[in-house]
Amino acid sequence: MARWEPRAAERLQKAALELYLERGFEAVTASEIAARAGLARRTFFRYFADKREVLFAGSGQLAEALSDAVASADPALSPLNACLAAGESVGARLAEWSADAARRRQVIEASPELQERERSKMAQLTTAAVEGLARRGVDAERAQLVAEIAILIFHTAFARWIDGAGKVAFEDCYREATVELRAAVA
Amino acid sequence: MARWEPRAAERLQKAALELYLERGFEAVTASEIAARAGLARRTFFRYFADKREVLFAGSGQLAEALSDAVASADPALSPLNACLAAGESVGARLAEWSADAARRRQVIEASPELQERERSKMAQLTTAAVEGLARRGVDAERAQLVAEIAILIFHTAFARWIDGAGKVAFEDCYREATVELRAAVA
DNA sequence: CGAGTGATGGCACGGTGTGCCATTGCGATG
DNA sequence: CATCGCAATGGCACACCGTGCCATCACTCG
Repeated sequence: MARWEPRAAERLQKAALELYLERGFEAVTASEIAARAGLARRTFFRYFADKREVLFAGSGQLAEALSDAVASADPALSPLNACLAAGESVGARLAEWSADAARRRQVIEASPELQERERSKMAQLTTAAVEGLARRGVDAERAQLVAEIAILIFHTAFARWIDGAGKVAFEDCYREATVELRAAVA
Repeated sequence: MARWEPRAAERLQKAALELYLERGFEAVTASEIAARAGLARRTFFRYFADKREVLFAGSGQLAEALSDAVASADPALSPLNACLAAGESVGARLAEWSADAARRRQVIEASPELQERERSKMAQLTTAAVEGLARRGVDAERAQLVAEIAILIFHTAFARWIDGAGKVAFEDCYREATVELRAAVA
């Protein structure tokens, strides 16, 4: 099966996360990441469009999952509640999988450039939610607003869950954030 | 008063906006912007940290104004309402001033990189609102959530106002977005 | 007139991201 | 087995970015 050492992309991600942790994002070179992964600089840019993307692999699949979850949520739910339900289930799955979440977050928090990219990924999730809402027949303007609110909750909950260092369940963070939203708006 | 041609930064902004409109952000070089402004490339990077920043000058002052407006809003208002009131007044002042808003928005919408930067500027506004809320004694976690909601409204209203092409008042867009928020959450 | 000062220009450097082509290793086909 | 095809990889060159450093310019002040 494997012609060369397998899982090149995975190795690059691992190497990048390590180096970013050791020296900070800006002080790390694409060549260095590639070298640690046993690959050439040119190969790095085949797998990832730039130095930031290497930390956000798989976010496209997350967006797709969210879109589907929104579209297929209980038809009786309001647009916002459909998004919130979808966000909770998708986020819960994500929370199981990622043991690197805290280290990733640590790296991102130390770099404005990476924060910028993370916001783009959140925007991508918003777009996915909008798309899911469209499949429910929600009109575009309203969908945009609703999706933004839902992703705000999602992001808030995720951040708090990571800060909780495994002592709190993601779903609890999520519901707490939802309650706070409703209280703040009321 | 003026040693060289005055208002170098202003000239650079004008040249950049023109070129970005003509050829798109990515196809324009810092050297070209500087040349059109009658300056050297090196000078461009003295005024603006990178090619994106040239479109976002003055956003720092906006953030400061917002922070102050939040802090000095009617003490009887809830945190969210204080932010919303502050956002409306600051946004209204901004709406008067900027005739380039539509062209700027057109350029930004055509470039993912610029959208990324715009999100950073919105985040900066959020931080400013959080700071204003802190001066009101709102605790940090709640302030973050409330500020994000307020900036979401602000951004939505601004986008719709620009799309309205001068036919609608900013305040109307703002209030409409606020009503939709409350309806969506309820 | 000369010293001081702040804006500007020029230069060089390391890094980024990309197009292009050569090389490598493996499976499939005869 | 020979050889073709193919996809991953590597190497090279290039334009551009952003920055440190220093020289130059134009104006002010003593």
